[in-house]
Amino acid sequence: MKADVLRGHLDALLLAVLDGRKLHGYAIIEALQLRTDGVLDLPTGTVYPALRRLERAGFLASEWDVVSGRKRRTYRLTRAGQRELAAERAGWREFTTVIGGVLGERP
Amino acid sequence: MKADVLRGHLDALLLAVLDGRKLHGYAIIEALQLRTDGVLDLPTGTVYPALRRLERAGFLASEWDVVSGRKRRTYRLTRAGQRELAAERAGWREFTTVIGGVLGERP
DNA sequence: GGCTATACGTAGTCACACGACATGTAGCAG
DNA sequence: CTGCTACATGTCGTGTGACTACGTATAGCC
Repeated sequence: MKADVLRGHLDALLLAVLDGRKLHGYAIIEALQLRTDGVLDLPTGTVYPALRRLERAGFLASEWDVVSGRKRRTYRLTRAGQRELAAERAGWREFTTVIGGVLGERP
Repeated sequence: MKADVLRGHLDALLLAVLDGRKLHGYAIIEALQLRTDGVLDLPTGTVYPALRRLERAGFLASEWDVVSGRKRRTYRLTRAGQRELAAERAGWREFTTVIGGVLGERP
């Protein structure tokens, strides 16, 4: 996939993958790979800063787990995050409608 | 529409709006407004540099017209531009499938 | 002891859309 | 004949944000 086409859509992806479940950063990357048949392979340098940003914004909450000696920071959606996800989904629909409309039609 | 979500999709829009017709910069902006019911209102500082970039890349060709005393630079797709447009359309389909798949499903 | 997978994180870079600005003509209202 | 608006093209600087390349550390296997 072309570089930085998902500029502006990363937040939506992260919120969506956390919808209804708690995951830590590494698992989020794996979950996105699974859901997209390996097409989306986000680097840690993309995901971790984004998660912290979303937490600062109040859309995510995190807590430390220690599982089999490994510490991992588990994220979950806050209520504001749920609302934000709904807004992101709506924004995505509008975005695809608009761009798809231009790309699909012939003059 | 949220800021710079169309990062990486601008080229596709410009090529698509020029598919099958010749237009000058200002008319391109108006055509995109029309097609999107005013949602897409690209500033000149976005469109003009992009057109020149696409021309440098060989996807567009331009020539000067003078219509009722006004000079305007008219752009048209080259053959390479046609191929690039097809590739952009394919890329768009993949992109929407991947992102839409993540956003649409529930775990 | 070395290797791989798991796991988190930071710092710097770079592409690119955008805002602000500069320039000039046509045509109309007053 | 003076503003003002619409038309039309362009440049420059800025900011954002995903990415590359690092650095760190543990578990488990060979």
